[in-house]
Amino acid sequence: MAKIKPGKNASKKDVITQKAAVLFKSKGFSSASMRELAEAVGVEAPSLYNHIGSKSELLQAICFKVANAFTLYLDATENNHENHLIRLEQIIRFHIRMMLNNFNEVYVANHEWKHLKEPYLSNFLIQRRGYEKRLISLMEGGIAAKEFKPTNPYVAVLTILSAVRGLEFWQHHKKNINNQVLEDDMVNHLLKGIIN
Amino acid sequence: MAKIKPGKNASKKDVITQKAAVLFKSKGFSSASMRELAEAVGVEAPSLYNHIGSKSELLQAICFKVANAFTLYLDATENNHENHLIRLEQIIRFHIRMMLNNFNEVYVANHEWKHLKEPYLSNFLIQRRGYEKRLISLMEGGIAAKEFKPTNPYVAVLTILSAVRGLEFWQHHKKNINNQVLEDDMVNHLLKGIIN
DNA sequence: TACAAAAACTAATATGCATTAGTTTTACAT
DNA sequence: ATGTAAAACTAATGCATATTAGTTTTTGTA
Repeated sequence: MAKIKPGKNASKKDVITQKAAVLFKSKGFSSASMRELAEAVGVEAPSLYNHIGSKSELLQAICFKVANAFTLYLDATENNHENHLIRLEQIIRFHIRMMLNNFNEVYVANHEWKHLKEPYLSNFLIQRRGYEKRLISLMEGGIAAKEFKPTNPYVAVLTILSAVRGLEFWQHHKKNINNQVLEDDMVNHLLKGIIN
Repeated sequence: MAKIKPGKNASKKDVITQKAAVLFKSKGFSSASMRELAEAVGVEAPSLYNHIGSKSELLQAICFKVANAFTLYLDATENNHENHLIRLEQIIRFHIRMMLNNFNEVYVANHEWKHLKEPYLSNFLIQRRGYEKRLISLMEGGIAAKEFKPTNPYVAVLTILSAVRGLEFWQHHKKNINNQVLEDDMVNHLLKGIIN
């Protein structure tokens, strides 16, 4: 009956993709049905196909939007020629803000990429692996410059990326903790530890 | 034709559950089919039902085995009356070892609990929440005793638990990094930071 | 060797899924 | 007002799924 109303800045496809991110996050990609998505959008399932190509395509759009955002930010920090510590801190803060501000999409990219189809799956993993490698290089540079303690750079990057990812699971506490406090405390913990 | 051969210490049900953990981890609970599980076990799908009740029951067994292991260890540390720092370090090390030694099951418990059915879903979440609260109390105690820096205890526990969970994603690098180095470096990072 | 129990098998059921085809309604520009 | 394109709808297709029922085979024991 009624058409989907595209918001001022969002096409109908964008609306569907955003609702898909919410649904994929709460049920998982495989368990989420196009019927449910259609209901969230306010339309019958087959009508979705007037705007999108397939369920898989929605997952692709979400995953690569997130991956590209991280890659672009890393590009930017590599061009600003600050020291390793400052660059690392900027990256950690960007990760935290992405988690807080683009929760559903980042969650889906982190959890559901496994269900991407080829060649998207391979491309996603290659992009991700490249990103990790660049972070490891940054860490190695910081260790060589004696800005960071001598430690296994793989483990350090893993620890940092994983800690930040964990914001996924505490979203429900958002109201109780100020975002700036959360960001600052986590950055301090990851850089300086917690022992007094 | 051939029966499933139970190993010395594993019943047939245990074999199925262990194969299920591998399958659920690699494909996700919803995408994993009983046909695939049967193939991994070496049997036709309906034959599985001679040993198990349902697909859901397999997920329940995996999730609660993991949850109970963590709860039991926390009980033990609370009875040994060490100071907060030592207890926290013990817990971190236990988490890391669980990740390294029970990879598939911990992964499934962390990622697929969402697909538990009631009342198991609620019970799992209650148990998990209780575990987190006890860790937060430990952190608060350490801060009060000035063993730890003043910081938001929620954020600190989140950071630690998440960092440790991240071992999930770097399993493929296991061969390149000695497990003891990994454990020690991660513990040091989470307690003392990386800044020189 | 024969019997009983365990565990495999085949066949069938019922359900849910993404997607396509074909048609009707809606909305906008003339 | 009217014509056109966009986007909704209904109906149908085909496939995969978990699970049950009923039967046969295997295994271990007496």
